[in-house]
Amino acid sequence: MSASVLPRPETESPKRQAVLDAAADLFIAQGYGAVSMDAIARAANVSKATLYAYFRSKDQLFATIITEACQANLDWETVLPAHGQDVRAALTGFGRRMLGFVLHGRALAIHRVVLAESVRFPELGRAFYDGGPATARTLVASWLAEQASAGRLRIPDPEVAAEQLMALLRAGLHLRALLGVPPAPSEAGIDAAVAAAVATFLAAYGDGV
Amino acid sequence: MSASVLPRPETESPKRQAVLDAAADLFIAQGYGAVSMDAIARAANVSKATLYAYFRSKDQLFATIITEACQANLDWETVLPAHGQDVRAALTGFGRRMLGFVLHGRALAIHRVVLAESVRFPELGRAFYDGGPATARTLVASWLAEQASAGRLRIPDPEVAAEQLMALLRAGLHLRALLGVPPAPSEAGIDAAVAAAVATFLAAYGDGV
DNA sequence: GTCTATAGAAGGATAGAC
DNA sequence: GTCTATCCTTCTATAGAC
Repeated sequence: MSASVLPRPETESPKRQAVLDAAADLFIAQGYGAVSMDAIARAANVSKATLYAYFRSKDQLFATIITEACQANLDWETVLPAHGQDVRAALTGFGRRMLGFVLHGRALAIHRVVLAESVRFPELGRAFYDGGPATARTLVASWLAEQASAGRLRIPDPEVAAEQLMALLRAGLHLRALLGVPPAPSEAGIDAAVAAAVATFLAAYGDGV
Repeated sequence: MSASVLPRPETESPKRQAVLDAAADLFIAQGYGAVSMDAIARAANVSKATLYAYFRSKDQLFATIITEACQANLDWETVLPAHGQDVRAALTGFGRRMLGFVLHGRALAIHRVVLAESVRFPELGRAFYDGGPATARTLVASWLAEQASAGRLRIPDPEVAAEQLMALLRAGLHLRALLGVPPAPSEAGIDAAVAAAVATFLAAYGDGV
């Protein structure tokens, strides 16, 4: 359909991939404004002309990189609570995996960059939200609904409960990590935060466990 | 004490104030990278030389502006729950006031800018956290402790409970607003979010209300 | 496709007159 | 203190050779 002048994205070009990799690392680590096309070309070991042969502009390269980074963020299925388990244990496992993901360096960096540029690139806010929090909420909500059907939880509104569960898990830890306010999150800190969040969630939604 | 070459910050200079005002609006709205010293000078109706007479560099001007914006953020005392009130009503009022603040345009913009630049300017992350979330948490925690002493709530750890209360209030609304994902927060949406948060909080920490 | 070289604009910061 | 004018660097993007 599209007779674009640019090479097809599907084409496996090593140079193109090198540009994507280098640009992703730089943009995610330093943001849009702090990274120049020179720096990207240098890091990818190509000339700027080659870079511009594959990508129309800095804006387009940035949007491409970040949009993809938002989608390839995580396989949420592996993070979700298990099914045949004690509810508290299942929630605790989910909480640990979720925090282990959202508190790690690259996820934090993507989060920062998307927030920073969501005004100038509104589609990035959308891509991040849909590929991350929204997907997670939907999956968690349906898991909670199952548990409610099985009589193990009392959940009036699974979407709201899912949002609240994830909010409780993030609580203060996530913001501090995003801002770089010490102490850096540790395994022990994560476990404590998860335990507190799960305790509160079950006190509100548990079926008298 | 300081025999600085720069004019004293305390000195009431109209030009200096004009620069501060213009720079604050621009930096907060567009971030560090998207704003040039030319643009600031133009918006403040001064020359660049004057601008540099008051501020050593773009970095210093930016840090000054954002640090101050973080401190002058809010008078939390007026947002805190009232004392002689029904607990649910007090929490609901607090929730509405808190969300009314953190969801409004300027607060969101500051939040975005600080997150974006907290890597390059770590002191900003600290200033924001201390002047905002940390202060709020401490005040809320002491209010919760009072209520617990009065037998109206059961709070094992007031700091944790305060963090959880604020997390429940923000839940999904805050992130969506930061990312610019529609729908924009409305009065009705805020009220619903507050009601859901307070219900969950009281289910977990209430004394059988 | 890929490079070197460069155009053309904009950026941060300063010199020197008043 | 304040301005105009300018320096030097860096930036995005492209032209032209191979």
